[in-house]
Amino acid sequence: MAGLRERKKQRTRRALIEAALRLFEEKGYAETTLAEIAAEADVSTRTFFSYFTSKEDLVFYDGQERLEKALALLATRRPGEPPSALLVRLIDASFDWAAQDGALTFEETELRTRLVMTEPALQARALLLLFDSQIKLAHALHDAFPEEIDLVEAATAVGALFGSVKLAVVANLEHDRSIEQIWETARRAAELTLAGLRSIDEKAASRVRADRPGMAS
Amino acid sequence: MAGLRERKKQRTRRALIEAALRLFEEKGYAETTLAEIAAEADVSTRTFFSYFTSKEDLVFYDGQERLEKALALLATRRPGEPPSALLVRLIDASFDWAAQDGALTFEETELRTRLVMTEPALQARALLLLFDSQIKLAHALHDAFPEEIDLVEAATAVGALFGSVKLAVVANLEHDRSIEQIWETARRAAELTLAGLRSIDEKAASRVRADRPGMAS
DNA sequence: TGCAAATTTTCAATGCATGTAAAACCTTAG
DNA sequence: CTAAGGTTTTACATGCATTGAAAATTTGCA
Repeated sequence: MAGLRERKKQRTRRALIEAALRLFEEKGYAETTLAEIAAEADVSTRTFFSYFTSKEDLVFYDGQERLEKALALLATRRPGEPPSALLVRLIDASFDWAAQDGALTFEETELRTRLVMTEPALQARALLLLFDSQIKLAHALHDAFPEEIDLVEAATAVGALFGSVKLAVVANLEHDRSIEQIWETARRAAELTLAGLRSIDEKAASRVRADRPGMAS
Repeated sequence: MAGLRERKKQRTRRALIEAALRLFEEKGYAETTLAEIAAEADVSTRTFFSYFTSKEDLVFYDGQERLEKALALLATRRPGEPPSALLVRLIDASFDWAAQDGALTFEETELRTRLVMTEPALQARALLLLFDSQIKLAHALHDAFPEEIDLVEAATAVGALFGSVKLAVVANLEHDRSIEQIWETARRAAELTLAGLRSIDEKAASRVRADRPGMAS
């Protein structure tokens, strides 16, 4: 079914991605020019643009695929499953997908993460991608519970959950070295968001009481 | 105190902003070139870059100022005020600031909002700015409750709150025409996030019961 | 007035992105 | 096996944002 033409295209695509990542690793993202990437992959500079719409686009080449997986998951509501449980499954699955990417090696995945965290242009693009995805996910969540959750509630939930996990993970990134630690931080953020931010008030109050037990006496 | 040099600089800065917004309105953001903006403001193209680091940067010229206001607000914890209340004040204040911007007219503010919503490059930049701000706000929140809230909890709270409000507002943007309506949507998202996403489960369940009252009989 | 510092302008270069048309390359019907 | 038909790649050319460096101007102040 896949003719030579198609296979060759896939090979070129892969070559571009690998060449780019290799060069980004060596000289940094901004310092690597498209011409160099194209040369490394043995194609003309112009050809780059028939595979990716931009330098940034190459880095997030699998964004669409990821989103589709997530949307598909939201369509698998189990009988009687409450909205929050479905969302928790989505968060869990998202981490799984991030950890074991089909096409990239572990090293490549790490490199990409590092690049996205450090290069403002990539950070911005990642946030935009995530934002657009969240809107679509909100619609999907609404569709999964058409009569129970309106679109604004769905958007609120998706935004709160992804927003909290995102910030928590980034805020703790220097401390969490292993994937497992990061995952744990994410899980706690999700749990806290599900429970409600006001639960922080209680927690905070009890901590103060514990610190100053005899304050009023 | 402000010498001629300083005053002139402020005037040029203002001229650039106004020229840019005028042209963006007329021909669109992407279609307006820096050369045109500079010409309209009567400076050389190169000079543009001694006022703004990029075309995008001009649009968000007041981002830093906004962030500082927000950080300052987080430092004004009232006696006995719980974290969630402080955060609500922050959200409220953010909307106030957005509504009545000191330097821009109402029309200009609207134009800018429209531009940011429609131009992907600006959307991405806005999200990046917001992201960076959130991290700083999380630190500030932690500093406001040093013993009660650790950094990760603070980040979780900030991320959840801003994330939910952001998504809710955007998801409902087509329905909410007036500032008041948007503000109301934001408020509900914040309240829901404070209460906890699991509260959606209850709400959803009760809605189903209401729809099918005699289901099990 | 006249010098030193700050600013702007000019000029040149780089790199991303995009359009166009010709050349090189598959696929497949015959 | 071969040529028509479609697709991909290439070479060239352009527009524009951004940056560097040096020349020209303007401002602050003695």
